Amino acid sequence: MESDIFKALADPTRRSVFEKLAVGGMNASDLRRGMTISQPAMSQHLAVLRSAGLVRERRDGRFVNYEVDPRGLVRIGQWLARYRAYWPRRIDDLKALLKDMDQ
Amino acid sequence: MESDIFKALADPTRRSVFEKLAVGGMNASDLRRGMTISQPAMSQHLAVLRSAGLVRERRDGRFVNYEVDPRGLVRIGQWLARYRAYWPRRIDDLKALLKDMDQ
DNA sequence: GCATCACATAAGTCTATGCTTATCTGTCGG
DNA sequence: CCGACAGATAAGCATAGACTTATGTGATGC
Repeated sequence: MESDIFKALADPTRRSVFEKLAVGGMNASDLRRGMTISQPAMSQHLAVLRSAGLVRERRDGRFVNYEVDPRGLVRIGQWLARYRAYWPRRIDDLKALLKDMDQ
Repeated sequence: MESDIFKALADPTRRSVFEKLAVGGMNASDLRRGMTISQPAMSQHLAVLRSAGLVRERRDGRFVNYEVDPRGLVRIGQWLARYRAYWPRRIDDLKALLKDMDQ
């Protein structure tokens, strides 16, 4: 099931953590900088992202470096691909849809 | 934010409702066929999918016909596109990743 | 008009989840 | 060794979310 992935991304804090990691891998303490979030909370969020396959870790001494795991993104891509029949075929249709969306 | 979309898709019941609608638009009663789910529960799920922009409704007398709203899918596509840097560039890399994923 | 149908909404319950504080594990520098 | 640090885990709490039963709303057919 894709529940774990969508659940993981349903939380805004986790999405911004993921976004930070997309810029570049970093450890949990660095991730906390600029975010009002406790250390255990960050650790728990990272565990959720990891078990959803969105993020992976590389131990480095007493640090743990986190980075985006492409497999999570690919899983979303696969899910999305199942509904490509509903994707606007022509670029003009897509543009019209996007214009319609942001207002 | 994308919270509403990911929250909507985080529920397995809602994902299978969405999947049914992807095959073809239908009303709430038809959607219930084959699913062990009460009428109010279905109504509530459809409301969540609708306010996430994943589904739209067309009234038809006392029936309400639901169908996939492409705008929700496009929103996910836009979110995913932000991380295309992590998408495997070559088809062989993608294949290797997919093979790695399903075991 | 009125019973019925399709669906929405209200209100209550129970579980999941995100947070907290406290504590544990493991690594590093001196 | 040991104190400090990076991070994980435990336990408790408060809110969110998915369900239930009951009821409301509007369209339909007789």
